[in-house]
Amino acid sequence: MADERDGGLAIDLEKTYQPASIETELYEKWENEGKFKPQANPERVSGAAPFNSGASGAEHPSKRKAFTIVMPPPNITGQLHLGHAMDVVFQDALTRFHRMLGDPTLWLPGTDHASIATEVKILDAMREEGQTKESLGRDGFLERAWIWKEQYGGRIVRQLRKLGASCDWSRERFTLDEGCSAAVTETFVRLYEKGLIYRANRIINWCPDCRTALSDAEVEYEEQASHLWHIRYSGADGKCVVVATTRPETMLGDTGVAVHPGDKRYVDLIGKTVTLPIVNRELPVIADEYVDPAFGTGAVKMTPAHDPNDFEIAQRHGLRILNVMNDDGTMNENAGEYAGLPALEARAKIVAELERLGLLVKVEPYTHNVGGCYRCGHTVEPLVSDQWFVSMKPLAEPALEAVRAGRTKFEPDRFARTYYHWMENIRDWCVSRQLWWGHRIPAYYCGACGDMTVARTRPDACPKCGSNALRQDEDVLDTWFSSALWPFSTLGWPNDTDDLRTFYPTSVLVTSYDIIFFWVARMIFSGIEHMGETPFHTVLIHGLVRDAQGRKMSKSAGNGIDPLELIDKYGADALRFSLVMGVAPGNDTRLSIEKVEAARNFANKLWNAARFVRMNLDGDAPNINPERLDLADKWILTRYQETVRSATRHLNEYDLGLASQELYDFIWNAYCDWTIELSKGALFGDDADAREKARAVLAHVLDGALKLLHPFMPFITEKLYGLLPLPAKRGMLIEARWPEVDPALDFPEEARQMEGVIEIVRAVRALRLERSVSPGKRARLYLLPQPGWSEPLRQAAGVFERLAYAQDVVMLDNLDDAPRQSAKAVCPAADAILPLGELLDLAKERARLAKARENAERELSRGESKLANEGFLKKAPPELIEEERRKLDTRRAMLESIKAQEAQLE
RNA sequence: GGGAGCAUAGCUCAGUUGGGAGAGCAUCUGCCUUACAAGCAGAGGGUCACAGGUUCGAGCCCUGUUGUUCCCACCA
Repeated sequence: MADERDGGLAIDLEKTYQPASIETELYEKWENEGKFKPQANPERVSGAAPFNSGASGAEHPSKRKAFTIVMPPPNITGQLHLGHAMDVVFQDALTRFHRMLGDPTLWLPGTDHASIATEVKILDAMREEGQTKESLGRDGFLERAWIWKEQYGGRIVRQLRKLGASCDWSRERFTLDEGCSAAVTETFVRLYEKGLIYRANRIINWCPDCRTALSDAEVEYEEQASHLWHIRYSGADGKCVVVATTRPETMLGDTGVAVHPGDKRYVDLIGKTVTLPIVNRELPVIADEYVDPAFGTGAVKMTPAHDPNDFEIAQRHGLRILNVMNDDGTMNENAGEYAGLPALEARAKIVAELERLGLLVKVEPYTHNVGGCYRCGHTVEPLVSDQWFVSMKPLAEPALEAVRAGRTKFEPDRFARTYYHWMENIRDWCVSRQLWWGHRIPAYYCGACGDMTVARTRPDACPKCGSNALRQDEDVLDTWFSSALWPFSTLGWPNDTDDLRTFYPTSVLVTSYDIIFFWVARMIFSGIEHMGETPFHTVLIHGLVRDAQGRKMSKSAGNGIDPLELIDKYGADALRFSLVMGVAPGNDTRLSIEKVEAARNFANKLWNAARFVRMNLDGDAPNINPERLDLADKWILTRYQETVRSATRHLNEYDLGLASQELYDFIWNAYCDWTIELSKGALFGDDADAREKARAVLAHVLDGALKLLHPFMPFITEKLYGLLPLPAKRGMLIEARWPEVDPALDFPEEARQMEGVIEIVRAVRALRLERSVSPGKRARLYLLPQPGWSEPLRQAAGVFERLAYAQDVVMLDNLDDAPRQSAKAVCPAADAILPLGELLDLAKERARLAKARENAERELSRGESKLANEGFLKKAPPELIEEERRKLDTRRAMLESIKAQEAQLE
């Protein structure tokens, strides 16, 4: 690679962009020089640089609001996948954008201990080592777990660096570190003291494989084909009921039968009993509105210990709760002869027995939803157990209000509906887990008097009886309990810190829609409850990354693309760009190799454009002198202003898809295809002034383009910025200022004229190609300008010579002055005429003109009817009407030209 | 059962205050033109799912229909 310091013609850059070495080197430089740390804002906090020492805050404007993003912490067990990559691109682009705007900007990274997910993985590893939780014991297990964390915890963090994530690693946090743990304990105790956390014996979701309770959100339902078994329960006097069930084995835990109070079929059974087959237990028949008389037989067996609905009905009627299952999903001692059997085996035996007894009335095929554990997929058993719960209603209310009032906005806002629906129907949150890897619940039980104490630190003695036989609750908290505190626990809470005062509430929370319930909703109510303020003003939701066929990527399906491989092959910038360009907010996107290649090609295009500019800068970049600019210069400068405006707007509106798309178009289709090509005339010519001017324009626009593109493609833009002798350059691009619109370089009228020129150039190119004129062959170009166009076209003579293969340009006043045997194209600005007599096919020429005429006539009549429409004239905006009139004039003129040419052809 | 998204060129998708349909890839034609063949120039290709409505004007707003994807929900 060339020496950066020695700019100028002598140095050759690689012909194709080679990202690999450049990216690592630049990232280290950014990080080592502290570029990711927030720059102090002197007006906001008194005293010198309060966020970190060594930050040079003086250059930044005062009174800018801090811009903060907390990174959704990836699981320490995790490997980087494209979902992370998408997340990182959004966050990094916004972070870099705001940093360049001059906001004190903090992107705070960290990782999640991921209680259940990690414990599952550690257990797998232990199994291979021949160990179990029991053999290691709690302390031994935790020791093993921390070793695991040290081993793998850094992996994903290193991978995030490869993507170019410009987060402040000096503030990196871990949900199980000391500070976050203190926040968890503080939260738990406060909620307990307010009566918002309680312990109760309730029906919960139990994963027999992970052997822990789960919250409702952690259960994933899937439709399964099964059966509906109809079983006869006999009563006294020869009466009987038939109940229908999807889980016959749970009948061993039946403690009643319910019917609808108004159901005539069963009215005289209410209050009586029926006999539970096999077990021969008497079951009371109760009446409850819940029962739907139209479904099944209208009679429902009550199994309160193993069905949430039955549990609620049992509560209302005082039915006994009889647990017939063990923690591991086998039947327990209450199941009599079936004890010890896995549920499904017990089911088969019970069904067989019922059949033998003649009590199985019928079996119907039936599909229903079965819940599975979101981590291991094992079927979840509802069962009754002692657990800790967070009382949700009081917390949900203000959290709903905050979003309704717009203190937190979802982007796109349709996701607020998802949030409302969940929050409005929320049930209490089961937060205790029968796991070891996590935050242990700060509740202590007295071995002497049985009293329970909840405290920030372990009490020395039981506050009630003074005994020191205290035992801490064995359970840990749901991993999402600590995630919920992330926006403030990471900033130092419960301590009152500078960071907390400066960066809370944070600005934007970026995540995908599949995590709104687990995390976003819980952060919002936690932030309001503990900080008094919603934790972020915007929730930016993006979609999922799917494969080229639209399938969800997963390891098991084998269709997952490894982002690290893509980075190695195409570069981080290409991957980043391919994940955002043209993606609509909140929508899923498909990633294919072709897309990444297209982005890589774009990076290469930019690389070569910069290479060209650098070769022609001679080690300096002159400033623009507005006096000397020609039509084409004014056009590109104006297009550039437009790009600055719209890229800035789209970034402010979080629409990275549109912003990146526009930058792509501007750089490739405007700057490279027109400006660079045109600049060659001046650069290689003899006019020193023209050369100087071309350099100034090239440098000015490239400088801006690199800045605008930097949030999306940080590496290549930084590298090129370093290589180019650009005007007013100081330091690295990462700390450069975001471009602003410069009214002195805005030329809408000339830009419009240049568009007319471009149309002529395109038409001439098409005319030539149509006739297979060899590109090397130059020809005189005759132009018959429409009124008002002769001066701009005269000025653009160089453009035609350079890009339309014109030997020279001759302006005509009259079509009759044009050579007879010639090809003609009618453009809005002028008729373009090429003397290609010997190559002319008259029939083709006529056909072409006829087509053009039809087209022009159709357009003309459309415009005329529009302008004849009174409603349009009355209600349309005046500037639109004006434009319509202008277009009409143009079309009339073009039609005249076409007719004249046709006449001449005859 | 409730809610949401999507339906636009062969493919993947853009298109927000409603004002003459766009990109990338693919296809076809011609080019190694002194930054780039990961490139350049050009061409073809679309009743914007369907049916109504609002409006001077609808891909965009409203209603309904069809297809498709996803989320939520305790009907045994």
